[in-house]
Amino acid sequence: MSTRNRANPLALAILICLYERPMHPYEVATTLRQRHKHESVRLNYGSLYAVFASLERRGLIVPQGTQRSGRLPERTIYALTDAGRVEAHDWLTELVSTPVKDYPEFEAALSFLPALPPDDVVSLLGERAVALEVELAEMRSTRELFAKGDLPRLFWVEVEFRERLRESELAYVRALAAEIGAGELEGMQWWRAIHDDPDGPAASQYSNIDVIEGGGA
Amino acid sequence: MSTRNRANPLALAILICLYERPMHPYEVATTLRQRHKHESVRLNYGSLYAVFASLERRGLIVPQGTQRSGRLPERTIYALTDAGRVEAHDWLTELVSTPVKDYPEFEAALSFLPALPPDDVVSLLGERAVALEVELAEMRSTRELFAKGDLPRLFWVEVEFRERLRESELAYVRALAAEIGAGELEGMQWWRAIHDDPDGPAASQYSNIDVIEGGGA
DNA sequence: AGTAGGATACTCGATTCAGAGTACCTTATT
DNA sequence: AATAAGGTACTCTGAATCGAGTATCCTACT
Repeated sequence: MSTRNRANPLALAILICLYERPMHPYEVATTLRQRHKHESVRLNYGSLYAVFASLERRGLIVPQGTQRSGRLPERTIYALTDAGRVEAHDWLTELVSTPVKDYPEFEAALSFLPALPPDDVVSLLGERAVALEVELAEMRSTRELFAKGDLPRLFWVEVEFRERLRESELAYVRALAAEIGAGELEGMQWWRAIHDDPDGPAASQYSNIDVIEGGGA
Repeated sequence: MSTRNRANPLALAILICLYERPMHPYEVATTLRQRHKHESVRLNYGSLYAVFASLERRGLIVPQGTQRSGRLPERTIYALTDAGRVEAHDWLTELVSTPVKDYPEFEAALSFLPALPPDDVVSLLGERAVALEVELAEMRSTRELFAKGDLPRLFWVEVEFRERLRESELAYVRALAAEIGAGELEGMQWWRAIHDDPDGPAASQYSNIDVIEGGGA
């Protein structure tokens, strides 16, 4: 219930897996890996057993029995409770209906951009553009594999989505690199100045100006 | 150096702040908040002092002296070392030049979509589209504020970028909702079937098929 | 049949984190 | 001058996390 408990996406993945049938932790991990969920969701298998324990504490799953193969440790099989079914449904509903603020690393990079000299930035953005093109090519071939494997689109909408986002990013990177390269970006004079002469008169001009109160509705 | 140390973006934000001049931890936090960095970077001020301590241990910053106002605890002022300057430069360079895999929450949501009934999904996507429109309107007004405040574009490229991504998301959400609503998405029959009759013959048909080996180059 | 090499199935501990908590200061009020 | 309200400057704690470690199993080769 507490939103704090919804921080770990592995927990949701587990609940949804157990929706199908009771499993033991390792089987859940294997299933998720087989279905390539780790490509769309951040899953720390390191905390697998801790997350199962926390779900049990919260009454969302119950141990159903154990099973043993060879002399490996016993495997506890867990099943979803009614509360678990409700939680999985509510969580997923919220995830689909309500946008949250994500923090893509590149957004952070952009916000610190003035700390690097403009010429360096142009070539670094060029590197990124190339890498993004390679990644997009890979994604397209993955999609072809999916299509050939007769897996209906329903099961790979997330791959399409990721592709759209990366395409937008590539377009933005190209446009920005071109603008900086052409010296057309607003603020370029100051940017050049502080990197040519770090102690020059321009150094402090903007040091405090990006203080804008309010912003947004 | 170890990539593990580059996990926390607050550390980079601190290094870049100290690039300007030595400060005490609380002053760094205040500066970052004033510059709205928390909107583009995930900054946990809860671990502020821990991160300063870790940067000092790694030799990237050094305490320069202390200062005291009233009977508040002493404030330690930290300065960047040469190693710290190098680390900040290298880290930022990597961030700009090399795309990493982010995990937007909505991508996770999409990958679990078949767990909800299709009709529900259509209306949830509709909700999301509305919320995204509101958010985009807010972002545009924030940008206008920036522009009026005479803050050069150089300092808000990250806001533009975020806007482009959200626009792509909105377009995708609308298209997907329309396709599902029209019953045109590949896999719809199966999707309808398992939600109309969870134990029916369709239930297991795809339960294992999204196992595709390889994928990507 | 014995065993080397690699994959599989967990376990453990040091580190890091988020959020709640607390003490202090400043300002406003009477 | 006393006190209340609100913000500032930290501190603490339980929980989460990552990576490294260990034990077991399977396969192939001699």
